[in-house]
Amino acid sequence: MSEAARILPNLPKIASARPQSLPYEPVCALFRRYLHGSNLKFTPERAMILDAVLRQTGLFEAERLVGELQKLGHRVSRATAYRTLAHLQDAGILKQVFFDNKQSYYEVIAGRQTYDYLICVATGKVIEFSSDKLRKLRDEICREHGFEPLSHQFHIFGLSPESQNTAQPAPTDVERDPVGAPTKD
Amino acid sequence: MSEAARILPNLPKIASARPQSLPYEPVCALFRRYLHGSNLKFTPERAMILDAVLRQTGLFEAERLVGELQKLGHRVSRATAYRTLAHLQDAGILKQVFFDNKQSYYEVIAGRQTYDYLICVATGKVIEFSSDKLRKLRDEICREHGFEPLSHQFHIFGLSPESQNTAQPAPTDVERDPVGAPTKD
DNA sequence: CTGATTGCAAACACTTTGCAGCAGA
DNA sequence: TCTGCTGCAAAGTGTTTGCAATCAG
Repeated sequence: MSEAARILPNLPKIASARPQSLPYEPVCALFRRYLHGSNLKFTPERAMILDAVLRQTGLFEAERLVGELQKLGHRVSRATAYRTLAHLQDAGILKQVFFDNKQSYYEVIAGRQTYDYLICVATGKVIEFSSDKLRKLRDEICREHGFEPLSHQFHIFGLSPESQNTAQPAPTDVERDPVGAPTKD
Repeated sequence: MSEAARILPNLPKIASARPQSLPYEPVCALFRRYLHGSNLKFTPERAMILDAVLRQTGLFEAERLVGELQKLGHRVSRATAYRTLAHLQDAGILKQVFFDNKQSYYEVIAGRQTYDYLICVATGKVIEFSSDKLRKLRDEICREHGFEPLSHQFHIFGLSPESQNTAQPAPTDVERDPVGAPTKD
């Protein structure tokens, strides 16, 4: 039970307020340019995967991608999917996101702003948000350290509004050491 | 090569400015209180693991913990280490951190402020920092979403001062699509 | 005493990789 | 034609789990 607070429950249901999908053309052109510049080839498999990727709203996992492609009757192996996801990252189209130690999640970043996430440890629900203040703070922190930022990940784990109703922490879960608890943070 | 920008190189070398170690007594008491309250037992193995955990500075992996314990002649199985790490999280003593899809990292949070990280994608070096502004911004964002924050993770991936000298991006790495690149972020 | 704990080894799940045949450019 | 690409199945690896013996309270 208390496990829920530690490990993110399975596939997150993303609450997305972002545009449904992105125009395929420009991103595809970007990908082809990247492939060409790296002596790689633009194959039907890669095209299908990019297509499926752009159809995603919010975070998604490799598994979902493969599943959707198979459902469409397309025959793409896991290996190719993973290999292509890597290329898409190098091309600056995708960003890999780490929420848990089970699997990687991916987020499309090409041509759109990036998002950060609020993760409900009770329900596993993931809420996206985008904050300019955060980006500014990030740059400020980097400046202080002479660091050149390339990307970032900001995950807030907590309780969503819905899950807060259901009483305190949890029924069967013994009181979470109310005393001496670390500075909640 | 460009992989370096995607996957965090092995075990990070933490640049830590935090106090070397934490007094064992109070944290141990906290742990015992938690165990007692959950009908769990305080065993020698758990004591040794907690001890090793508190000896860590900055982030560490399960592997390192087991290694250090064995080096000290203590006989603790991986299974027990992982099981205890889970309990330590539930007790609010540890926080699990996700940097990559290879393994989990852990950070002691009991009685100290938490940290966030700057990760150099070129060298794998990890620099800790702590920011009140970030905590405030986090709370502000949560308030806007009716979310109750429990913990967070903020990772900034980029280039450390040292790695910036060595020319542009990388020698063999073809130009990273200068055109149409996503809003670096 | 009794239920929780431990170590071991097997199981797991996501991801990566070797290889032989296939196919962009 | 010359590389790079694909699928498959096997290998990898961090983490979890079943189980019988052991131990804390």
